[in-house]
Amino acid sequence: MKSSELSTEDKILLAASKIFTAKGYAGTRTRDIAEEAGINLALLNYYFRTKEKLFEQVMKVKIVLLFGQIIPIVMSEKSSLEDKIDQASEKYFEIFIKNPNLPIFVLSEIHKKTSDIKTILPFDKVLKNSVLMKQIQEKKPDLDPFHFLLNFLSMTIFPFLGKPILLSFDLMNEPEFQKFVEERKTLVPVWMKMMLNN
Amino acid sequence: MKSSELSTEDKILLAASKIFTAKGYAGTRTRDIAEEAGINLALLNYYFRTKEKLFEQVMKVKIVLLFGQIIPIVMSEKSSLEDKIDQASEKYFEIFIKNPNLPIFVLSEIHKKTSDIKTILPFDKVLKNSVLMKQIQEKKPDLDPFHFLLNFLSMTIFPFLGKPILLSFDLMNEPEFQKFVEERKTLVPVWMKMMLNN
DNA sequence: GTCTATAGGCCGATAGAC
DNA sequence: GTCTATCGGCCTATAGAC
Repeated sequence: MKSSELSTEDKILLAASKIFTAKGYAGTRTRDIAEEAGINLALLNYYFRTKEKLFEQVMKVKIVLLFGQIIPIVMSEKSSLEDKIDQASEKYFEIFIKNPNLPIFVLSEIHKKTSDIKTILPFDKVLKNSVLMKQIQEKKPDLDPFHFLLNFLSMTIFPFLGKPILLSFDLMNEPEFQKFVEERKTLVPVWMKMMLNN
Repeated sequence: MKSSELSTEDKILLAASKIFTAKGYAGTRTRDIAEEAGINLALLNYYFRTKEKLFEQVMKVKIVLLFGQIIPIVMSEKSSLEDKIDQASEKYFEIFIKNPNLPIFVLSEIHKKTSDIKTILPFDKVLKNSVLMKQIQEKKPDLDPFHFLLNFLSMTIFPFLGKPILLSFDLMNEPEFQKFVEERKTLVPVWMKMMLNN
């Protein structure tokens, strides 16, 4: 897929995604996005009007990538709780191995700009009455399902958030990190099921 | 402790800490720091020369706050592994309840600026041959100690990283979050010991 | 649609008075 | 040490030619 096959608009979006993700909103210059996209600064404004509007488009895609993909898993009537854990783990590690900067980008930008993600994705309604929540409560009534879910997200996402620290402190190098994450893909479900059965 | 009791230098540092933590390096204006400190922009430069140098001072304090406090716990020859878990959990939740933005600030700024934290705190040397690492390996030889440590840090830190998301999605409100975190202070050690004994 | 050139404002840093 | 005033540069956004 060469860049010449993409529309100008998509080239800009792709470049914006890359640079916003690396440097954050405030740290990004529209000039850099234009250069990365191989076009002129004026053209960027021709397509997206302002830096802010371009950012919102990128953010929307990232939110959906981060939270949208597991909605079908969470809502499925057919799969068991154990299957959901396996599937969600598989899915998330796949996403984060491809997009290692996705979590830190979304978390830090939401922290700074309080963009209204609820209008992008009504995740609260999906989750609160989901099949998944019922299954957790049934399996282990004495455990707040939110603790369970947070534990899952923690153990899955956190290694990617902490990656720069692990590398800076020389606790791992890049290939070791890859291996480490690959191991967790199967270990996290084991730990989660342990919490359910004890 | 009124602000008039602080030296001008400390007033600036305090203001800088607050605003850098909220908006990140790139999103912060030195004018805002000066205003927050109740002094003039010129005076800020008189004390710290540049924005960059001021930031480094703040960052150094944050790194030590985030990683320095648990070094004595990790290295103690006297305490058992179980005690270390309890103490570290207690300590970290105390730090994060007081400084909820600390983790996201440090993680996102290190991601963007690759500041050399190893020179600030030689954490790798401390950790790699620590009593804690030996105790984990002894207790559960088939488990990579790094997985264990990451799990602990994940479950402790992640709720604070995800707080803006939880609130944005209306999954919790502020008092519910406080209660949630308070619960985890005792639950995380329970889960960690579960992983050790299964 | 795409470019060059530039307006217009913001921000970090400094000069210089007190 | 602390202030006011201002410089010089950078960055977003736009005007206008092609």
